[in-house]
Amino acid sequence: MADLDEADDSNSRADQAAERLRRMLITGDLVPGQRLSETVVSERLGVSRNTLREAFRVLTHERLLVHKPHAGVFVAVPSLASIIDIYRVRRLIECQALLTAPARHPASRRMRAAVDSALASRASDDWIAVGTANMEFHSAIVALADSDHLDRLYANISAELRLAFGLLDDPDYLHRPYVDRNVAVLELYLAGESAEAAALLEDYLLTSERTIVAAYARRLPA
Amino acid sequence: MADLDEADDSNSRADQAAERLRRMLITGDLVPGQRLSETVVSERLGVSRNTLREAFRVLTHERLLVHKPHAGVFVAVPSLASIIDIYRVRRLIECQALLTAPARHPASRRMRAAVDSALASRASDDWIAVGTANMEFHSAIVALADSDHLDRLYANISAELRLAFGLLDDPDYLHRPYVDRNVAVLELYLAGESAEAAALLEDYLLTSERTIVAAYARRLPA
DNA sequence: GCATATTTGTCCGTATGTATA
DNA sequence: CTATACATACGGACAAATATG
Repeated sequence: MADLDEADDSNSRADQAAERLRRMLITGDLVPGQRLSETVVSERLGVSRNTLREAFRVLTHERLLVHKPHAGVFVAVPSLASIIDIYRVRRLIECQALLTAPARHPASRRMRAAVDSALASRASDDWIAVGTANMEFHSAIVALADSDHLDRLYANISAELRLAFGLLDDPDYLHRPYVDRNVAVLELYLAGESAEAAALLEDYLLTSERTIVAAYARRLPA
Repeated sequence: MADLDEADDSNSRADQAAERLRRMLITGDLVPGQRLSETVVSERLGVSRNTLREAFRVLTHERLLVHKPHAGVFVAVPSLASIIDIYRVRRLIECQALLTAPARHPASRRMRAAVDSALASRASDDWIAVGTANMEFHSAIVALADSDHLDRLYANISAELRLAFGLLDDPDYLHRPYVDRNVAVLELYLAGESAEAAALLEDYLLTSERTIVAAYARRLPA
């Protein structure tokens, strides 16, 4: 046979459609709560309805879409409980990964590259680039745990969180204060002070959660 | 509107088909590596090919099936790396959940019920019931973290692990030694000795992993 | 190594039931 | 409350690719 398993997003039309929808979701091209008609989306993406339904299945499984029986699929609206849950998971996984990571793990290079990118983007006031660099930094932290399952979980969580960010305006102040903290976390880890790095990261995530929750409550008083 | 969102496994035929396949997978009715023909499975489940393909998408996304383009879907054969990864995730999540759980968490009732069930099943030498009770015990531990995301991740991991167990014969000795350990872990947690409970659980998971890995290497020398 | 047969990938048409205007 | 629109599910069809002899 001599096959190597999987590049999971293969070149099937359903996978392509799912990937395109995923991009539209995290870039805010599709807004939370919006209904996605099978016919119009299938025509828009140039795939059949059957193929689109396969894509809908996986995105629903990723919690990016919600499925109301006989009423269609809608872009998920992240609940406050879901946001709190996400931060709970982030604290548990990221801090533990940082705490128990061996020194000079390959993923530390990704962390370094991410903070460098964030610093450069901040210098040019490109806040959305800062945001993606920040997310890459945290993804690299998770990679310290050397676990495919955790990497995949974190990818899902990140996408869901970006959906929540889409509910807020002014996404810049969601990332601005944390660039310097990322630098500090990285330096502590590289210096072998894992415990201090993890403690700083936990405090970091707690304040970040507070900021988001407050902004969320401000936007949606209902 | 007055809708409440989601029971995720709705009553759609695709979800029903996925659930039936999921059961066949964890009960060993479908063996790892086996190819699943679209036509024969769709006839067997009484659904159309298009509907079955939606179910395949979901199960593939859960890593229970693997998809080879233009060659069909196969029951996943858990790799040694995957098993090691699963135990890494279990140690990280379960120990942390146990360590940081508040006293008298509602899920502790589930833990108690699971150990009682395991003890009863062991008394009657029903080892598969012991196995399911053990899994329920660990699932309850994860529930201590109060996180939907972690609960879902753990459900996936459990199913994947059962697939790996299917590769081994004599599944009894995989669960027999751990019933008493579960009791000890529960008692320590209920006594407020979370740190000791977590330490015992970690050692527990490490020896369990060693056992499985050894059995796995013994069965499949290739 | 090559030709063939089987299976997947994808689409369309259609019938039925459900939710919404 | 009726009617329309849409999701749900099915079966058939064809092209492309893989697997088999």
